[in-house]
Amino acid sequence: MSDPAVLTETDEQTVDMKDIVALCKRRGFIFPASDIYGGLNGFWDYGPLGTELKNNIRDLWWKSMVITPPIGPDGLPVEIVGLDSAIIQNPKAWVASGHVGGFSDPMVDCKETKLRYRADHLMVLVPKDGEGRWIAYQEGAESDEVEKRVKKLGSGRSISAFEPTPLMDIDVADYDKVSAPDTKTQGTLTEPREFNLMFHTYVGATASEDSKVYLRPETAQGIFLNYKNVLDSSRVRVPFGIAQIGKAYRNEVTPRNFIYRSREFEQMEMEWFCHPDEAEKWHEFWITQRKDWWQSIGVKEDDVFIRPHDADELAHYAKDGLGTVDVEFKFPFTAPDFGELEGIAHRCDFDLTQHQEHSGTKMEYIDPVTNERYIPHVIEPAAGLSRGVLAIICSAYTVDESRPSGMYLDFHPSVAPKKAAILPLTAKEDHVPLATELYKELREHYNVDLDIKQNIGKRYARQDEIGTPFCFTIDNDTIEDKTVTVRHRNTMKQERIAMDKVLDYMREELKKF
RNA sequence: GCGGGUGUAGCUUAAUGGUAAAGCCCUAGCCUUCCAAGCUAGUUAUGAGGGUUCGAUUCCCUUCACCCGCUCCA
Repeated sequence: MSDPAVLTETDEQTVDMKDIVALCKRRGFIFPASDIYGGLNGFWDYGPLGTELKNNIRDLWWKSMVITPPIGPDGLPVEIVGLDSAIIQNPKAWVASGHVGGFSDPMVDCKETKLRYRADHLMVLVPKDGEGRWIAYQEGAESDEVEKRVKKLGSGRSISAFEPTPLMDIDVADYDKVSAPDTKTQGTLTEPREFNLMFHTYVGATASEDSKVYLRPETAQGIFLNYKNVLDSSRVRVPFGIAQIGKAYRNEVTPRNFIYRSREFEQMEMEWFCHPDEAEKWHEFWITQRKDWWQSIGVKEDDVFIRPHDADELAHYAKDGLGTVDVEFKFPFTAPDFGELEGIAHRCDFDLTQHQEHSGTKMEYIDPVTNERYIPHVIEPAAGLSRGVLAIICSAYTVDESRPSGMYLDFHPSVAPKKAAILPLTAKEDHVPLATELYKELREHYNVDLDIKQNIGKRYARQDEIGTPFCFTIDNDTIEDKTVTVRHRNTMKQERIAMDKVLDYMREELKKF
């Protein structure tokens, strides 16, 4: 966790999520899904500008992974190939991955205390003589705490007069005898309810358990399923990576914080296959790479935090390995703490071994030089694209009371939905044809806006709100000497350049970032 | 899923058991030579469903969404 004491008050610029959500809707970044029907909890739609922003982040990730992957520790470019796997896979894949079964948690609620427990974490002391109340406690509770409860509720008997029994083994009909862990009242526990976080549907016309399939809760498994296909078809050699971007679905109990936790979201995952002895080296390598990448697209350095997972929060696949490190971002709703943006996990050989066992397909890699046979270890930088969009917007949101819009989005030009706006100073005279001419030239190279209507101040303000780095304005001087003014978003400063040099100018300016 | 809170136009705020009002925004026109200016006109709302009532945005019920706290987050 971050240390709030390190942050001074003046560092904290309080941006309210309400303002960000309102801006996103007003300017067409992000809308509630099926807005006209009142929305749907946990689902969001990306508007015209949000789609551009998301695509830009997505493309930059793909470029940094697949097109121009980084130079490895040995000075040579690393090798990563792309993949786009189906959202619905054979349900056996999710059994092997541990998502079916392990991913559904039966929960019980206490009607009196309103507390909720995992049913499989509750133990019940059942009186061996069948008399008196049954006493529930949480697995892992201190033994003297349990004894204290027995002394209080056990009618004078010692703990040996009871049989510790998992709640899951107890008939629901007997629940009225049970005192929940934080009350002495009996019968306050509800029936266990399943909270499987995977969406399911049925393949084919008839719905039956045999045809039940799941929407993927992560894109990673699609990569493991195709590990052998890729190996056999693309001449890659360990170490190498397979990258994939796509939607994933989780039926979250509580979608919260705008698009931060939604039920449909987009992931950018890369599985890096390497020799077990080299896993640590590559883990370190990718942690550094990933942090640098987020900063390269405009996430401010102070807002990013690298946090190793504590031992008790590690996922099942990471317990025996080097653990997981999160790249975290200081979201307005987590500040001064941070929230997960990307997890860089050492998954060991868990997934490939699981799929080998369940499918019967050999997942071994045979080193062509040494003939060593082994199942590669996997380092997984798994980033949230949806969360990335939110982080970029939050990071860019800059309050500036001195300008008409009251704020601007300080987007890095590489992610900005619009790289420039071309604005004729007035809608009359000869400004418009010249502006159109410039627009037609620039749109061949960049995503740019031509905006003619209303006075110039309103148009600058609008571009500030959507984070356009440059505005090129055509005025009477343009007609005479073919020059335009450049207005810079962050400084509002203006300079004058030749109209036929605008494209070169943009190229030079964008290089500076 | 539990508890609490909030739902009136794109935004901010009014009002009412009996025609829902305004400012900003937006759109069109005029005017404008650089930062939401001015003039004119215009579009847009009681989250949804049901009940009580002659009549409900207002009272009641249900539901949905959002916010906060639990819980959950492989």
